[in-house]
Amino acid sequence: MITSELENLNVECADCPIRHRAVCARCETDELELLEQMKFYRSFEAGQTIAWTGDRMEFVASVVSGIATLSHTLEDGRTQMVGLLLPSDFMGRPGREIATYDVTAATDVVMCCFRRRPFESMMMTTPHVAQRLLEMTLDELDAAREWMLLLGRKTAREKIASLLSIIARRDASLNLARSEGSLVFDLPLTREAMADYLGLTLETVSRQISALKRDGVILLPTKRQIVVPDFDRLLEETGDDADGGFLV
Amino acid sequence: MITSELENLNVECADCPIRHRAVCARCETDELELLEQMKFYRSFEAGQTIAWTGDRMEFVASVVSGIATLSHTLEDGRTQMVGLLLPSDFMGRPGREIATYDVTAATDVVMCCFRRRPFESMMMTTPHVAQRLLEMTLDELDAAREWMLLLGRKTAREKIASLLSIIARRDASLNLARSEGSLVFDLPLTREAMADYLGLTLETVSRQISALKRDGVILLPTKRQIVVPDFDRLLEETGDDADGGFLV
DNA sequence: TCACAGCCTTGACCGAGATCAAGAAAGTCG
DNA sequence: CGACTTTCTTGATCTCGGTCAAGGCTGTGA
Repeated sequence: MITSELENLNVECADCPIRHRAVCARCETDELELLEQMKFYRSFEAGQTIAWTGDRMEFVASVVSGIATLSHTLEDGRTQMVGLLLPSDFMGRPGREIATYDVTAATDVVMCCFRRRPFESMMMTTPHVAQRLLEMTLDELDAAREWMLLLGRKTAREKIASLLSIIARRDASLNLARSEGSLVFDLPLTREAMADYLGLTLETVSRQISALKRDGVILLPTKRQIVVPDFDRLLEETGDDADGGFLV
Repeated sequence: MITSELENLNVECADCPIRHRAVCARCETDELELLEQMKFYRSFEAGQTIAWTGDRMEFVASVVSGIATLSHTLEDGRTQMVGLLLPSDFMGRPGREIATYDVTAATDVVMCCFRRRPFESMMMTTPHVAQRLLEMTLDELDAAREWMLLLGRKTAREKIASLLSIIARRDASLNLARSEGSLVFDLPLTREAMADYLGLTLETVSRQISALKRDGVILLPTKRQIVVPDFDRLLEETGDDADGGFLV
């Protein structure tokens, strides 16, 4: 598997698949050399916990491949997912050693980890990492606020349609899986994970997916595979303005 | 009124009430001089719109006094508040000229505005503004994610208790309004604004406030004034862990 | 002082989504 | 291939919060 290869082989930043989108995107060659010295790869299996709330994290990291989730849990067990980490997304907060959410691998995940101390001091001395991190954090804040609208005001059907359109859009921008106008993609999340993301129960998620299928908005060849014959039709179901939609 | 005074009198940064908490907190004297040159004050009356989604903003700004709200609106009128701007909070995004939410003055508001172009170039050249802005943005992201938990998973009663405890906590840290163990504070928001913040209807907000009053968790001498006889009791109603609670 | 507007409360009813429960589909391991 | 687990679907029922409606409180302005 690629994961084990990566863990041994110390991939050169220059060859990194997320090089131009991650926190290191703006770095010059000399800055990359600095980063090379403080980095190491770790991989996690699907379902594995990367960090628990309250854990001391000795590193910050970029997601190289796979998907991880951030979630909050109330003491009685109710949980709410508060973020998805996709390839190139950054995990951890410079200046804070203690994790404030649970981080879980939704799929197999490879992370490019930076030892905390050297990374933090690099943040102070060279501007490019901090500038890029600010940009990424502002984008995440926008996404979080868009999600607040979804959680607070959208119906279950709109929530599902919104999630599907986000995943579809993201997949369309990376993989190019479309067959004659139809978008095709795999769901990287279980029904339960979707429920936790959308503030619903897994039963409601299942019912609404069935309803969208019944109404011809989507097809599902398998339970984890989605075909969208008409993307605009899906967008209509999200409740968003015709033009805008999500920024993610 | 103070607002009109501020608008005329160009207050010195050194005397600014939010000097040590705002985006300029880390600035040295020479950097403050730069800021003085690009800044101007504006005041807004309660209820006034500061920016509409889609507006071109020629400035970014710090809230000096008062409270402003950020909100998203769906085309059919459903609205969700996605942030509160309190004194020292920052409004606008360097590098983006177009507002992405509606900004409204909840109370009378005074803002310290910075002309966009000079501010952006200062961000590129001096690190202190960007560093502080990163820190503030990370805090806002934490707050937004905490709010996602509230919106997605809390009951109406827990939502109200959470909002009250946040306002109480914030008031306690600034004003020192407590009389023999009881916290006393004013609600800066209408029932409708609370509803928009909490993802509820104003009727539900009203009912839950009445319920908390009936149960002795709060007293309300007037409709906008809250007395909390036992803060721990209020915290129990928020659904959060006993210790933690909100970071805001 | 009265009328009006804005804000808030309360009641009656309804419905979207939660809960409880059963079983089907699909993958995994002996 | 069959037992078992995990994941997903579907049905029956319940409930929290939304919707609709009426009226109360407070302040402002004629």
